[in-house]
Amino acid sequence: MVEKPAVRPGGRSARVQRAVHEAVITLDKEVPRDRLSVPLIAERAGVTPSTIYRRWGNLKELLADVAAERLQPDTPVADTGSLEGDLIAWAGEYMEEMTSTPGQQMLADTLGSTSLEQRQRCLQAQRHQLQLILSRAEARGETPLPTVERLLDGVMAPLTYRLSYAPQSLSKDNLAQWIAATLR
Amino acid sequence: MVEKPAVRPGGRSARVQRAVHEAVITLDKEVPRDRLSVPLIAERAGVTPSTIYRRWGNLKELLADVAAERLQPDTPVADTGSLEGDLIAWAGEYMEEMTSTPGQQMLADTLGSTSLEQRQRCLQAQRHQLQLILSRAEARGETPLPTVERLLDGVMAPLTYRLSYAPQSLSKDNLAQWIAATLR
DNA sequence: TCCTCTAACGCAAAATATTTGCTTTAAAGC
DNA sequence: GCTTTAAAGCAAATATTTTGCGTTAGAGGA
Repeated sequence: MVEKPAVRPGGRSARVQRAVHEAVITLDKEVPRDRLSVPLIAERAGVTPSTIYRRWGNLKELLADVAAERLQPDTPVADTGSLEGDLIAWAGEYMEEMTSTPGQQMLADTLGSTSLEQRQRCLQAQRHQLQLILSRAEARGETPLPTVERLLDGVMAPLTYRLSYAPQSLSKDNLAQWIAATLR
Repeated sequence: MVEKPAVRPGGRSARVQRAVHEAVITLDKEVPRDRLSVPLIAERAGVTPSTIYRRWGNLKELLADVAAERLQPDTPVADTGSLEGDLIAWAGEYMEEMTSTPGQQMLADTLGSTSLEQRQRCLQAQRHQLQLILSRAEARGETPLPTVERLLDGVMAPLTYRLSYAPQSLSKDNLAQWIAATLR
């Protein structure tokens, strides 16, 4: 049912995938969430509904796929000159994005899907970004350095937890405290 | 669309709510998730589909409501004689339950819903349980005691984060470490 | 207790969405 | 080029969701 989206990456298959993803993203800005339907997306993408059902299974999985895609980092992490600064900048931007209405929706889309696959993509991306930040810190000679897992547990976990359960309670101060405590 | 489920708690309304909740829970054990539909649930509950749509809006919200209900603690927290022991026992049981297939599903149901309300119910329940554990520790004279928020960030957050993103990587050791580090 | 009022339910028709069998198309590999 | 085949299109069959309207059972007052 749900398989690798791009088996034939070269041609039509890839075009359809792009068209559908783009249709989801633009429609999501135009219509309220509970009006977003497969036939609507299909029409905008210039594709038949059955194509979407055959490829993604159902709306939920499609939305999870699109959300996971959008959560892949597209901009490089800013280099502020220190590990703590880089973390605050990067995680702060993530927090900013995810407290917005579309961000909250993306989070719900990925966390609500049945397949673990999309969530693992997101985790992998976060690991990768943190690894990058740590490598730069190492190159600067900063020490001692925490592990990636420690940063995930100490910073990304509380951030994500609150993004889901109490987004209104989040603040930059909060974030800075988690980071400081984790680096200590 | 989505309003307080029990406006008239006394009679028919409450019966319908119970019947529908029970239908969801039993059907969820009998049929694969992608076969669970509103008409199916309605039939099992002895209710008309439109009743469910009018009351819960759609399947997603219904599932979130049921999941949040099931996540309310029904058994009192075990008293092991120490704060650390109590935390390991309670969070360990939670971890156990949530790594199972139905547990993962419940988590996805609550985190995937649009309305923050159900998730706040869950957070409130967790806060309450932790508060209970802390009160007992205080009565024992244990000191220093962490705050509830500290336990949420230090223990429940990493636990929940991994339950969503990498459930297979979880272990009791992991949990014990988070608890020990948080109490330190 | 009885009466009135109304939120919530049932029913069934209409509108939408999903599934499926079969045909057609367009990349991949030779 | 030619062949092969995954993926897309099309359209009919199902299934689900929405909606208007009549009915019912609790709530609250006389």
